[in-house]
Amino acid sequence: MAAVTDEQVELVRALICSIPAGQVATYGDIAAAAGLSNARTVGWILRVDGSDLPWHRVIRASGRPTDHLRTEQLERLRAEGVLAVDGRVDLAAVRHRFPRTAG
DNA sequence: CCTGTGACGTCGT
DNA sequence: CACGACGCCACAG
Repeated sequence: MAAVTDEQVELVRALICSIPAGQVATYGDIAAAAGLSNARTVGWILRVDGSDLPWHRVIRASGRPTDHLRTEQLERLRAEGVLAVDGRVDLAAVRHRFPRTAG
């Protein structure tokens, strides 16, 4: 019995795939949009099955990518037009808002 | 069952 | 803004 059903995982995956190029979303937003309570779960899904997802569009709430992916993240984002100042992204400008699935 | 770890977030200093 | 500490959920040993 998994606390997180496959639907949640699929939903998170779908949301991440729904992030348009040039924009990014935070773990918390994805988690909230998927109905999850903790952002860690989003990171968990990515680590388990995020190889097929545009994880580079998923960043922290601070606008900074993860340390081990810092280079990759910024590199990929830069290719999409998402410039990062001092390793930080302007969430106020590139933050993507998810459509409310539950009315 | 308990402990350790992690692609996170928020509060206090 | 940077650093430290706690809370949160899920998985592995």
